[in-house]
Amino acid sequence: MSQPATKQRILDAAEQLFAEGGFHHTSLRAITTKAGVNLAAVNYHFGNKEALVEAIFERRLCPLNTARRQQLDAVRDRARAEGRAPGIEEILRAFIEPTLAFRDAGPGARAFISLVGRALSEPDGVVRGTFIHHMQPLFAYLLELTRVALPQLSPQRTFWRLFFALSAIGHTICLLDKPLPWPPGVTPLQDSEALLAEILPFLTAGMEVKE
Amino acid sequence: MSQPATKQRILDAAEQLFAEGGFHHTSLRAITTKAGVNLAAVNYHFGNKEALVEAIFERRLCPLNTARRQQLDAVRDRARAEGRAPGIEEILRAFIEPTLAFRDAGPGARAFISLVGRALSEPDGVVRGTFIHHMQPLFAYLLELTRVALPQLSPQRTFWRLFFALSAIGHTICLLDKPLPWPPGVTPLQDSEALLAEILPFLTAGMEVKE
DNA sequence: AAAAATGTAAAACATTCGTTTAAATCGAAC
DNA sequence: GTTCGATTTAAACGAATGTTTTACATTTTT
Repeated sequence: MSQPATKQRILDAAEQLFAEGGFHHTSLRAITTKAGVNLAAVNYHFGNKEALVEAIFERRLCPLNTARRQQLDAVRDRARAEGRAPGIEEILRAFIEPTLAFRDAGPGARAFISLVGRALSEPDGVVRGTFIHHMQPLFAYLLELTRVALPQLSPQRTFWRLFFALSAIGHTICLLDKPLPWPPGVTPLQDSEALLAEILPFLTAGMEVKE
Repeated sequence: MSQPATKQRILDAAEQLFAEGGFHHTSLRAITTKAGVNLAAVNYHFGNKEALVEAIFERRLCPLNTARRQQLDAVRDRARAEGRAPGIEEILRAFIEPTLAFRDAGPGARAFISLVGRALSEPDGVVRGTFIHHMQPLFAYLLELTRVALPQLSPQRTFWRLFFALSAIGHTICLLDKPLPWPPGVTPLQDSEALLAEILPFLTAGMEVKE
């Protein structure tokens, strides 16, 4: 058990427990017990509980947003090479696809998605602030591309439509794993392809509608 | 100070504090202090903290969902009287308008909206279960009307589009009052009319799109 | 008016929390 | 083999939590 093993084990355990039980409701004792490390290890390696939360977000959100940004770069470059404006559907897809791939990567990532779902509505200032800090530049990039894709819309309208779209995406992805009272005949969307096929036309139509 | 004053003062104080600080992070001492009642009053009148949460949801959510149901009834009856299927836009409007009117009713209702925004993603089983229990019948009614309005869609597809739409509505309304890093030139949607005018065309187009 | 029920008050209950301390253990460099 | 820094361990700390208890006040009933 070398040095990084402890930190990583704490991050893994905390990620899962935070996803299941929330931030305040999950104690350091539960985390360190699940991780198989000493109680004081969190304070030693991270300083305090809040810093642990930040570390969890940094570990997952930075790679995910890097992947999203690369996809958006690819969309922009492809449109530029073909001398056309990017399409709103490929823009949205560039945001969603890395998210679903990330979700399919493993149970840890899947637990992190639950965390993200709570981050924006979380009353805790640290959680909320950390999340916004990581998402804001990416959202700005997304908005910039969307304005090029839909130049006929006013900036205000473009912003709010993108806001609606991201709300639907975020809320849906976060609730995918939660048990819900599905009506008879309705099944959870199994794979990422099925979800993409359902939500992309819905959002694209909403973004493009003439009014 | 008669009998019901204490219960109501507790509900008001708890509602506001829960909205600001979450369920677990808000202590009974903070609630009773703000309400100007004794600490033991919560346990005496409600039994325990969880029952207080349920009481808060019942007080607000039942009247709100009654109003929503009445609006949906009106849409159904109007369409029936005119010998046509209800339109998806008026169905969505029948759900959103009472929500916005409720939100405009006062600061207590506005605080409650923040609570609702957290209810679905809340890890706490009591909060989540209480919310789902109140919303499920209304959602079933909404889904039934939507299937009449959009008969060309498969039940599965209708469900998921309605899910997307309600996700966008819920997430948007819950974040209306929260401070966000608005891009330059973008202003928060001031009144309910402006929000309705923005989101209804977006959702209607998404619900109706041919594929 | 007496008695019973209902609501309020202050205090203490046992637990749990995040954090700190101080000693013990480990690993590598010299 | 010793030394020194890094890490782990066990124990304790003070503070805060939900809940209960006991006594007191108030209202309602008989």
